[in-house]
Amino acid sequence: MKGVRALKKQKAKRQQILDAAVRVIAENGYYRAQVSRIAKEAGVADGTIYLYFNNKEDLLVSLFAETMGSFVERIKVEMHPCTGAEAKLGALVRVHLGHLAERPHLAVLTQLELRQSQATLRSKISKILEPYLSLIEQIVELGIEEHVFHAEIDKKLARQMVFGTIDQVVTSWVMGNMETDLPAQANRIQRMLAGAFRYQNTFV
Amino acid sequence: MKGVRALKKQKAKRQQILDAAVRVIAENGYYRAQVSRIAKEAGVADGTIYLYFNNKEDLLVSLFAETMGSFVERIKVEMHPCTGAEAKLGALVRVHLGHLAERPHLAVLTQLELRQSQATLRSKISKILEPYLSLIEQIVELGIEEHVFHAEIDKKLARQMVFGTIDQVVTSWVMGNMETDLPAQANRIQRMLAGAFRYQNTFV
Amino acid sequence: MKGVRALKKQKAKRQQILDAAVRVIAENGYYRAQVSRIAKEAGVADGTIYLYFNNKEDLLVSLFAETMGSFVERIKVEMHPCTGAEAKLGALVRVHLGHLAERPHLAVLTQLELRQSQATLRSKISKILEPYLSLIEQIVELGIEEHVFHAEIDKKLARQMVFGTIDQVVTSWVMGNMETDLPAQANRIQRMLAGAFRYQNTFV
Amino acid sequence: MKGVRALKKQKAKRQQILDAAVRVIAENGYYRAQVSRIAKEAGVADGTIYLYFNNKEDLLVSLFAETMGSFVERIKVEMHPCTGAEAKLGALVRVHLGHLAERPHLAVLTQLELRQSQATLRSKISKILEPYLSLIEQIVELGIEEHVFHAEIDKKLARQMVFGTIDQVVTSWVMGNMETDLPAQANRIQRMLAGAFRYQNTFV
DNA sequence: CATGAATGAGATTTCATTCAT
DNA sequence: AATGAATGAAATCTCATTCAT
Repeated sequence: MKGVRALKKQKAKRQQILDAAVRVIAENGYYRAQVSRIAKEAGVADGTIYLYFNNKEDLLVSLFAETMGSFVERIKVEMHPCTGAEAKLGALVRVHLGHLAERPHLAVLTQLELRQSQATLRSKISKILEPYLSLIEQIVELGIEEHVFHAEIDKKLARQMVFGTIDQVVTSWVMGNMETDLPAQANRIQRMLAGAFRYQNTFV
Repeated sequence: MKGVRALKKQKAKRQQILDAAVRVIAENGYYRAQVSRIAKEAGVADGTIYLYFNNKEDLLVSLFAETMGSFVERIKVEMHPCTGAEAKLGALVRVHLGHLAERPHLAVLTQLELRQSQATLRSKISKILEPYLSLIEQIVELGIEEHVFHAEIDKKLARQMVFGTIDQVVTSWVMGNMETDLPAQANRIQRMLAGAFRYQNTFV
Repeated sequence: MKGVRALKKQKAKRQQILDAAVRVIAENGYYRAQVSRIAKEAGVADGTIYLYFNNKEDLLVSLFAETMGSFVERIKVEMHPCTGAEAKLGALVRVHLGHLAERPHLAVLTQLELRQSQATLRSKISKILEPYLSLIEQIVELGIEEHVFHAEIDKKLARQMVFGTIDQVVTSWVMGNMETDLPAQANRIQRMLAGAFRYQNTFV
Repeated sequence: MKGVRALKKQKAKRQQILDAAVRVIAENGYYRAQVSRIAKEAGVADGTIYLYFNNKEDLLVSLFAETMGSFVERIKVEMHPCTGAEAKLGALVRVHLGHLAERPHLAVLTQLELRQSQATLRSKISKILEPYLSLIEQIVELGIEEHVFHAEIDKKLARQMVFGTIDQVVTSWVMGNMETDLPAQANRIQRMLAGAFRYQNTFV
């Protein structure tokens, strides 16, 4: 029978592989990241990877699924005590930037490798991203209920603006070799986004 | 001596290859796009591609450089008659969406394949994108001069918000198989963006 | 000290593995039959197989050796009460077809997998087949002594004809997915074979 | 445009690969024959093989199809001038043995590798073998028409006996390292087979 | 200029076998 | 004696690039 320690060990090995994969894929891109390189980096044999993942694509998808899972979880936790749509939006921006600033490899992954033109991969990735995007939508809805955001805001468009802006800021940061202070931008971004959703005032 | 017709012919062949490359890469992604497939689609021999481009990477980079060139040119032309930063911003959004809506393959390319984690490619692509991004920055500067946008707006951030938002809207459209009316969104986006840059009012 | 029960158990496990191997190899062929699959089918761990057999090849060879052993034994028993070469030949054909008809997996093994071009395997398999072939030769010799078969029959050739014919009939049956009634052919085959060995009469 | 010489060259390369494949597969068996080894033996690069064949299985099947084609052709030619079923049967046996005696590698292939338990391969091989088997059947039918063979002979069984016997004789020869004179057996085999099909006389 | 057959390094994946538990 | 996770060598197949024609 499998003991508790054995189970822990197994879990650890799976995590080792995922960690190594983040690093290697971030450095080389998905296609250029060799499975054998990931194995070496993880300190396991090539074949061991296939005990935990069906194939290379499955490794990438699992990677996203698990990292996004804890990412969304963390945002939810930090958003919870904030009251009001604007404060919640601020928390989301802050955590998003902070989380990736602490994990540069993950940032490369989400900003660059998440974009896959291969149809099968793309649809799987979309599904993983969904919980995060719906989080944004909930904030917008709350803002509308609170009469802080304009009622006729297109929710889907708002979601795209929030995600697109943060995304682009992070991408710039990644491409600029991560030399600036990313979380420091959070406040300004939040204010600009909130401004966008209140834009109608300016037409009065 | 090389006649005019011969020169035209040569140019035509180069363009044929680029056009074929856009299609094939859009359908399969850069790594999965085979040079031989591009050659076939262009109606030339595999080896011919290497008479016009150094290698596959050079083909991709040239593709971006030339398509972005005419893209930026078109935006400049359409922006010129517009007066005021907001109008110019509106023109930029409109042309950006319109241009890609007419060229779905190009959209896939810029939205998905542009994102390369391979360092050498990434820096080359960044350089190509620069003229477009500086166009946005000029609009923001103009807006500030005109006292339409807040003076303390972070120009780089503003640029990232504009690009990021449009980019995300287009990506969603591409990933949703281009079924919605992309240019129809232009107005709403422009208003949201303008709102963001006037955000300070709301703090009064 | 090892008890009787323990010994039985051990024997049982070895037999379990052999039985599983017959099934798995018959379904996939020797090379495509995975050791881990055989282990699973036998209800033992992969490593356990190596406690009973040196390696995969040894497993295959042991399989043949043991199944052929009981096969030859059964033929001898059924042939014993028959008097005369023709009757004995009839018994051999009947038992051969009957035995395999009852054991389709074994039939696949002997008809298809027995044929190995790998030299080391081939010679081992030849040796295992020998007792069966010599059984045929004894019948032919008896027939000649009894003046039922022609004295100048080439014994080796006769042996090849008997074995080759039965073999081909079984192979056809296996390849045709075992849909016909195999033992029903026994009589006709026996008569044709007997006819072949009496062929000289027809030249009179 | 492809010239005659170029075409010839191409054909030659394909044949080189097939010839090398016969040798390598005969020595190692299909599964143990590495594509890279076949390539080296043929004096081409590994990838070149895939310009002429879809995959390893296709190479094996093509091999059988083309060699069996010329084999059947040769038998037909040599059988044609012979009159009477017995003479034709003699020609078939003679050519079959002669052809393989001259091509030991091919003999290994047809006798050993032809037997594949992999279902997809097996059915393809069956189809290739069909013309040869129907040749035998035609002879048996002719013999019955000529009243040389018994009318109630089972044609399918007769076919299996002819093929099985020759097959087993060749297999023995191959396994005995081809040290005996194979074609020398032709006459005796033919007489035994003819005897088998006339077996009814002996019951009068 | 143009061709496209040929190249061969390199990638993913499989699986017989081992060995610490 | 038994386990089964881990190993890593080896195999097939792909495809960017070259070069003789």
